Amino acid sequence: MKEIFTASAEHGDAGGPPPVRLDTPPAPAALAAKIRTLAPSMTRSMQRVAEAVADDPAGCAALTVTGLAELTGTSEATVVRTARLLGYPGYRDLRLALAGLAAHMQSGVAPSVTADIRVDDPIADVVAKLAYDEQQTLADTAAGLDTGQLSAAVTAAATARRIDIYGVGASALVGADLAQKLLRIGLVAHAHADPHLAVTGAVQLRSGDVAVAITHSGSTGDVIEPLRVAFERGATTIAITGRPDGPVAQYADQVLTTSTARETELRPAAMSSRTGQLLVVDCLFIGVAQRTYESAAPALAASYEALAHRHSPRTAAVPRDRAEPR
Amino acid sequence: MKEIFTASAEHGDAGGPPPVRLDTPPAPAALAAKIRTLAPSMTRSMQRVAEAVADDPAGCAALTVTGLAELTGTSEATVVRTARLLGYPGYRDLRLALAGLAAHMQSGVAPSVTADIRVDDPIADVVAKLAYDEQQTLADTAAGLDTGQLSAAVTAAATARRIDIYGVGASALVGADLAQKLLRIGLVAHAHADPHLAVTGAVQLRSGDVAVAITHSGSTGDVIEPLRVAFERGATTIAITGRPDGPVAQYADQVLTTSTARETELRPAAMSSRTGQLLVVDCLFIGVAQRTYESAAPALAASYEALAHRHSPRTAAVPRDRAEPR
DNA sequence: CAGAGCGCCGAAAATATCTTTCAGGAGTGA
DNA sequence: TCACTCCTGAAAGATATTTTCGGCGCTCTG
Repeated sequence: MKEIFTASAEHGDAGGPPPVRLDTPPAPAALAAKIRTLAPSMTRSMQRVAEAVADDPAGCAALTVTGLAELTGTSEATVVRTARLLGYPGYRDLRLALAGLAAHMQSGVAPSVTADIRVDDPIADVVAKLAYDEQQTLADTAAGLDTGQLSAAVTAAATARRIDIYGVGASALVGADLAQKLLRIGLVAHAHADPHLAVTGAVQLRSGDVAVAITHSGSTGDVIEPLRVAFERGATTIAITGRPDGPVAQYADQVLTTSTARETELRPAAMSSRTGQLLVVDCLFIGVAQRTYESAAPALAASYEALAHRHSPRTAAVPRDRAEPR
Repeated sequence: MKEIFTASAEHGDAGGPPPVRLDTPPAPAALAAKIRTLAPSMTRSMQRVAEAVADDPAGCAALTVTGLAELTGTSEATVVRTARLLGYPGYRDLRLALAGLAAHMQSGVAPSVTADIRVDDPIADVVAKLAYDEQQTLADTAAGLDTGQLSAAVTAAATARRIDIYGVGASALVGADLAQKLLRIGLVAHAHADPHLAVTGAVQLRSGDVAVAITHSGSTGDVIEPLRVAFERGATTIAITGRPDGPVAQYADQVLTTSTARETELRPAAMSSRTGQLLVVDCLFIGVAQRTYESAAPALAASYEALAHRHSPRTAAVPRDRAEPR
């Protein structure tokens, strides 16, 4: 039955629908993240199973297929299907991973910081919880990142004639960050926040150029549209998204997945997605800088020099006046 | 089948010899030690099994009873007997424990991630190191943040008539992020990247307003200048900086310190500082959202609703065309 | 040295668990 | 309303685990 794996992954696209998706190797500890990432694309029953698993990995590891099926009010078949979706060959392997995860968590942190942020949390708790959440997001994103895709994206970007970046809302800032960095090492990069201008720019792209779309939801039309245009013009297209199965992936040669952190009322998804996106963007940048080291290193040094005079030379603490508030 | 457990333990002594020994609860991670302790009392075949398990927990966790039996040149029955001796109900449970142990050991840090990123690092290492560095930065920043100052900053911002934010370069994006979030909960916030306009705006401030300066170096003149103006006009001034003793602190009522991560050639300080700055900004935002919860919650919900239609509704994977690159 | 007793050992049966198949049914779009 | 798609669980089928049971080698004794 192992053959299913390679067969479907290799060329299972030709005939019927690919029977299973095993896009990623069995996740080690990034399971919770993977569940959150994939949950939206699951059916109701599967979501129930996934939720139970994410809720109590240790408890579920102690259950058989039948037990978990009963617990979640579903059938064995659904449990197995869920395990498959999460990237394991079957339930048995999911269960092993769960045991590993449980062991991992047990040695973990104070339970208080893992809780949601609440309206009446003291500020110290907010700091601790936010820091923990973002650390978690980083770990999950790093674990879930497909280095093959990343590598391909780096290669494309390093040799690109021109790099266009699309992102709106919070993702626009991530895009600007990437553009800023790439510019610093002498590449031709531009971040578009305006969808119209983005499309206008995309039309100019051709083979050898690179287009990057950043969207957490994976379904932001304003970002997908320019990427589609770039894709059709023959540019190498890269998507940075939390939904690798979303519409944006249709037009992406490389999909870089960011982890979706637990979202709460005070901390909407759009906010927590930023951390993961920035990590991916940083990885992309460092990768490109490595490939173009000969030119990148001096460029970085030069930009640093150029800014030095903008920093005042450690002025002593001088007396300072202030208008008294009436 | 579970009944065997209790039955034999309770009163299986009367007739024949107790069939199994279950003196201890399933071992957590002290498995290797347990094996060494029990090894002398094992038979030859069982010792071979135990040795294999102790040698390579991860590898054994991947094997079925039959597999492990073959590997050790013994039979399934012996493997099960060994599992029993080690305190587990059966092989299945030993296997789960093994998986946990493996996960535990693996998490025992890779030493390489603490090293600097090098030009010839493979991409997987880059991802690991970057993630690790950023996690470190988060932890350090959270630990070093003065909650008193933060609390004061939150209070000022929550009640401010208007909030102006100054930042240039990479910090400009952080400032924009903060402004974007505050706007979302109905506050009047504006991020200035242009130093001239920043000063122009700062002149308008007065007591009851808030000015935020973001600069990693703490000595960016373009950012200090507007903050100074705001300070002198009587506004409450906040500095987010990696150098709490730098010039910017002179004009700041509250100083929020970000951690300075190790910087390397490929990863300039300006790049790593962003992570800490964003954490501080997030804390500030959440704090403000808590204080203004009555108005913030509906505002957040409203902005979410308003954007919903911008996301295409899970379109199916449609065929897609692309111009062949010549 | 021969024989009996003891207990380890593994093959195979019995059981539990996991996986696959298949047909019914809910929801959706025309 | 109808046709269609895709989700869902029951049950059959395949694997894995556990138990049973008889063989074999060892040791101890006469």
